[in-house]
Parts: sequence; structure tokens; C-alpha cells
Amino acid sequence: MDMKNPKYKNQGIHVDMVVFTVDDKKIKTLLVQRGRKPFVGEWILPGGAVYNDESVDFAAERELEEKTGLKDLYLEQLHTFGNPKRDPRKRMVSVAYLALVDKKKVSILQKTSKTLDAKWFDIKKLPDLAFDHKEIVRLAVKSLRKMLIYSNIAYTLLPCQFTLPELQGVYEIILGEKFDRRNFRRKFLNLGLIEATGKREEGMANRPANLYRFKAKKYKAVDIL
Amino acid sequence: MDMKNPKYKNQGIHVDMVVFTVDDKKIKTLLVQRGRKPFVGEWILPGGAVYNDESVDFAAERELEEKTGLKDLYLEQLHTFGNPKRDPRKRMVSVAYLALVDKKKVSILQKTSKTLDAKWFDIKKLPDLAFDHKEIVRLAVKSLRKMLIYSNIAYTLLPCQFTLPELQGVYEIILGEKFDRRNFRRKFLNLGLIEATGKREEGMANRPANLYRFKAKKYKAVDIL
DNA sequence: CCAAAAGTGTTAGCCATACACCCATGC
DNA sequence: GCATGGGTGTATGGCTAACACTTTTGG
Repeated sequence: MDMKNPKYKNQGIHVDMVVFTVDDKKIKTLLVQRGRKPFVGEWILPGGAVYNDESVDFAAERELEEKTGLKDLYLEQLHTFGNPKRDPRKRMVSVAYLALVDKKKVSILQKTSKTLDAKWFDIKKLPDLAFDHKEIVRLAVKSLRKMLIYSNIAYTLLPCQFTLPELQGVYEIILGEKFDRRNFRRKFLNLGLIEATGKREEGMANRPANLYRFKAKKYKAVDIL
Repeated sequence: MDMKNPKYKNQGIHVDMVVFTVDDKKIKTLLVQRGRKPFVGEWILPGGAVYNDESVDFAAERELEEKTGLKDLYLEQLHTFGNPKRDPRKRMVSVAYLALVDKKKVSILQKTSKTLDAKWFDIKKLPDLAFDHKEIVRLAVKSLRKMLIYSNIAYTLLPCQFTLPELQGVYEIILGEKFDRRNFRRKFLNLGLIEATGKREEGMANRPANLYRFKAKKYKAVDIL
């Protein structure tokens, strides 16, 4: 490959993160408000340029922490968007990532030096997004639904200890479908992914639910439904 | 984003294609022999640089045709490889694609002006590959197996008309597993993805097999196994 | 005692699996 | 007629899906 060829010059690589959480019976995603041209003031996915000396995966982690303060969350490459017109300034390829986080961590969106104004949005009520970011979110939702059905990824969306109704809620909210409580419970317990902690919920004005935990907090392909 | 920042300068975008076919009871992939430094003479995946004015997906099609003469085949984005050291020359991000082709088209590897010396290799007997291409092939095989189980993608690997034993062969070869003929047949016919053409195989020294075709030649997510 | 949400068991139908013999063709 | 590979049916066990009442807690 000829480095000087103008056909290839001045290309840029970007990462964009779609961070999802389930909160208040909605799927929510984190958006930040853009401070620079073009699209000043519009909402965009958190993300930024990949540096020359870091891997693209690392850039995703770094940018997410710099722009939102979130770190150590589940992060997976989703798709690469490469339309030459997607950024009006220059050829910019964006590697999109899907990130999942438990709603308990949602509140600790601390500000760092580079943190922008970040806000969680119900994915059914997204504002207009700059660039092709709406398309990226759409693909991320599709992927999230598949992952939920074909893996144990729900562990990333729940606290260490959770109740079966909470787990079922995550499935119902994301898939937009109701499940029979008895069948859901039996199915999930038979899969062997979770175990009872022996503890129970407290302080509810009703019968307290048993608490469970995932045996392994690591991605595993499993047919759930 | 600051265009002049040396942190981002001189990045390159590449596409690499893993083309699979099933032939002679093996999964085979197409490799080309590298003509330039570095790694002269080593085998690599077909691919090349993305031009500024084309989409990454289009670059994949273009490069595949230029380097191998193959066109109009099933092509799907697989993963983006972004280790900063993966290319010793400069920061080069590679978007890997998975391509699938029916073995009947394998023979018509016509040479075009830019066509390199291309050859099909049994994936169990690959030569050393330059860059991180072996890792890319490994990931592609994993993805192929998943796709076969969770979609109708087998249509891309078979001619228009095919016999059920041929179809079963594709599954057995790719998944490395034997299936019961009667159960496989019943399962696949019940899925409603294929239909009998009414024709039969000819010229075999045994009972001729019925020919089937896929009702739709378009990717569809379906749980097959 | 009332409201709210959690927990529990059974049945019926469907699907997956395992398994062995006959059929059509070319030579 | 024989060798080769293709086509077919049945029985069993396990999983899925549908369904309603009882339990525990706080107020």
C-alpha cells in the first residue's frame, strides 16, 4: 500500500458507545451534548477519536470514562460504520460499541475534567441525534435483544444480588413481551446460571422476594428463551 | 476533533475478507500471495485499503473482486481489528468481512488485471499468515458456525438446487458433527425454509436424490438446531 | 384485615432423539 | 444381482406453555 496515495490520505478512526441500562421500566441510553462544530448543542453518543498508539478497544474504554466517568463496564464491539458522508468534515470511520451497566451505577455519573453534560434517555423518546447516531442506537437495541436471548448477558444489567421478578423485568422491558412468572422462574433456575443467596429483600409492603446471584459474571453463550 | 493533532494523524483503514466455501468435505478459505513489502511472498487474506470516497462495505466488495475476481457473493461485516501494532508500517485498522460462496463458483476464479495468485486452503491446513490474519480466520470460523445454527445462511454455500444429503453435509462439515439423516430431514423440512423442486439428481450410481431449493435467498434469523 | 407482590404444581401437546429397513439406480 | 447411497416411520422422554390459588409482609 502506497502511503502517499491521496485516495487514502487523511482518514480518521472514531469510537462511539451506546451505553444501555434498564431503569424505571425503560431501556435508557446515555447521550452527551456536543460542544463543538459541527452540530453544536445536539445530542450525540459518547465517543471520540482513537489515538495512534492505542487499540480501538482501549480507546472505547478511555473515551467512555473521559466523557461520562463510567468505567469497568461490559463493553463489546458492535459494528463499524463506514459511510464516507457520515461525518461532513472528513472521512471518519466509526467503530460502535455496546456497553451495558446496572442501574445502580447510573447515579454515580461523576464529572471528570473532560466530562460533558451527560443524560440518560428513554430509547423510545430519543432527541434528534447528530451524524448517523440514531442508526447506531437502532442497531445496538437489536443486538441487545439478541444477546439477551442467546447469552447470560443479563448479569451486566443487574446488581450483584437481585430478585427473580427483577430479572424477569429486565427481559420483559428489553424484549417488550410479558412472560409467565412460573415458567420464567423454572426455565432460568434449570439453566443453572443463577443461585439463591439465601437472603431476601427487605422493607417492601408485601411478601419479600428471595435474592439470587449469577454464578459466573462472564459472557457465556446460552439459549435462554 | 482537532484534525491537526498528531495523536490522530496518518491513520489508515483496510478491509480484509475471509471467503469460505465448502468443497471436498472441507471448509476452505481463499488466500492470496502478497507481492509487496512487508511479508513478500507470504499468504494473506484478500483485502486492501479503503478509499476516501467509498463506504467501507463497498470497499470490501471492490477489493474482493479486484484481488480474486469474485463478485456478488454474500458479504457481511465481521469485526474490526484495531491493535496499533497489527501492521508494522503505520496505524492501520482493519474491518474484517465474512464472505460465503457456493463451491460451484469456486472454479471460476478468473484473473483480472489486479488479481493476485489466489488459492483455496483447507482451514485445517492453513499456511502461516501475515499480520493478524490467522486470528481473523479463527473468528470468522466461529462466526460461520453460529450463523449456520441461527440462520438460513446455508443458502449461500449451496447451488440453487441441492439435495438434502448435500445440505446435511454442509452442516456436518462446518460444525464437525454427524446428524441423523431422518431427524435432520424432518427438522429442515418443518422449518419451511426449503421446498422440493420436483426434480432429481441424475447420473449417480445409486438411487437419485430429490432436489430442493431455498424459498428465500435472503438472510433470515432462524434457530435451526 | 386489606393491599400488594411473591411463590408454587400440574397437565397436555409438541419437539427432539434414537433407531433399522426398503428403494432406485448404474454397472 | 450387487453395491451405493437415498428415502422413510415410530416410540420415548423431555421441554414448553397454559393456567389459579396461597403466602408473606406493611400499613
